[in-house]
Amino acid sequence: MVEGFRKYLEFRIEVSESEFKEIVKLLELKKVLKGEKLLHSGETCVHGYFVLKGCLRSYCISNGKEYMMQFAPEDWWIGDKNMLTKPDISMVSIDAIEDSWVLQFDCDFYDNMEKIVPPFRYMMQELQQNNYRSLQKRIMTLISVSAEERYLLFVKTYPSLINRIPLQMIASYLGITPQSLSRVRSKKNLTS
Amino acid sequence: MVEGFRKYLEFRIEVSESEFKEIVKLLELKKVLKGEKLLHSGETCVHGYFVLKGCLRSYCISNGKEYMMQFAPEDWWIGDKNMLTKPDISMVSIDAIEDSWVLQFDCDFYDNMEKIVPPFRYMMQELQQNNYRSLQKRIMTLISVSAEERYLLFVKTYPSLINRIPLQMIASYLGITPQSLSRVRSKKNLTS
DNA sequence: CGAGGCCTTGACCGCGGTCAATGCCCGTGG
DNA sequence: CCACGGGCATTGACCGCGGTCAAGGCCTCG
Repeated sequence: MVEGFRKYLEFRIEVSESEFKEIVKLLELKKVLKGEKLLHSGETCVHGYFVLKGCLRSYCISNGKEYMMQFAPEDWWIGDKNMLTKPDISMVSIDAIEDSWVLQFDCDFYDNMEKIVPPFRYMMQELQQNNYRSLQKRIMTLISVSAEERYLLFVKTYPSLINRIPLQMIASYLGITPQSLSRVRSKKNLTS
Repeated sequence: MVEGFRKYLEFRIEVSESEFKEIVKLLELKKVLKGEKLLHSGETCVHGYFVLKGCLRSYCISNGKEYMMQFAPEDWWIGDKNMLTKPDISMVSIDAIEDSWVLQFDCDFYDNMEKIVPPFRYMMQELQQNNYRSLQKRIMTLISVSAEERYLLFVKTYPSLINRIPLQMIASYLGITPQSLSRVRSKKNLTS
C-alpha cells in the first residue's frame, strides 16, 4: 500500500532505500471508511493526509449546506493548510467519499521530511504554488463564466472524477444546485 | 519612503540596523504612475512588489473583459506567486490604480532575505497561508452567498478600500457587473 | 467649453434557484 | 425472495436575481 507513496516521491525527488524507511516512520497508514470524518470544521487541524487509494474531500458547512472545497483522489494531499505554521481553528471539514487508504502525518512532518530529504522543501513549495494557482483559476471561472461552461471545464480538467464523485458534490464545487447541473448535463447529452 | 517597509518588518521580525541596510540592497525603490503596467499577463514574471504608498492591482483579461484578482494598498505584497519557484508565463497583469511607490525585488529575494534574517522564512510562510486562506474564503462566498451579501462582506473586510477603488473594479472583484453593484449600493443607502 | 470616463437608472430578459413530484438504485429486514 | 425505505438524480413549473442594452448625469481634464 505504501508503495504508492514511494512511487509518488521517486517521480519527483531522489529518495534512497534507507531514507524512505525513515520517512515511513513519520507516517501512519490508515483505512478510512466511506463517510468517515477525519476533521470537523471548528476543530484544530493537527493532521494532514496523503491519499493512497480512494478519495477524500474537504468542504465547509454554512447555514446547513455543504460547500465543496477540494477533492483528493489518489496521489493528492489534503488537510487544512494552516496546520503547517500556526495550528488554528479549521474552516473546513474532511471526510471520505469512498473507502480509502491514507497516510496520516503531523504538523512537524514537513520539517522532518526536509531534514531527511532536503529537496522535499522545493517539491512542497511547487505543490503549494500549483495549489494556489488552481484556487486562482477557480475564482476566475466563478466570476467569469456560466454554470454550463464551468461544468465543461471541470470535465476537461478532471475527467476521471466525473464518474466517481456524486453529482451533488460536483454541483456544490461548481457553485450551482444539483438540479442545474442535471439540466446542463442533459442538454449536453442531446447534442453529443 | 523605505521607512514604511522597515516598520512593517520590525512589527513582525527582529531586524538590526545593519541587517536592514543589507536588505535594502536587494530592493529597488520605484515610483509607478496611475495606470502604469508592471506586468503583462503572458509575460514571465520576474519581479515582485511591496507597496509603500498608493495601490496596485492584479487582474486577468479574458475575451476583452478584466477580472480582478487582488488589490494591494500600502503594506501589501503583490506579484505572480509562481515567480518564487519556477518562472513561468503569468496569468495575471499588474498595474497601478493610484500613483504609487513600491519596492521591487527579484526571484531570489526570498532566498537572500532568509540568509540575512532567517525568521523571514516563517513570516513569509504565514503570509502565504493567509493568502491561501483568503482565496478559499473568496471561493466560499462566490459559491454560497448573493451579490449583495458579497458586497457587504467586502465593505466589512476592506472598509478602507471602498472609497478608494473605482467601483467597476470592486464589481469585477465581486463577480458582478457595475450596474448590479450600483443597484445594491443604492438599495443600502435608503435603509441606512 | 466639449469629450470621455465613471456611475447611475430604467426596461427587459434569461440563467439558474426553489419547490415539488417522480424514477431509480441499493441495502435492509420481513 | 420480495417489500419497503432512503438517498440520489432527474424533470417540470415558476420566479427572482442579476446580466444586458441603452440613456442620462456628473466630474475631470484637455
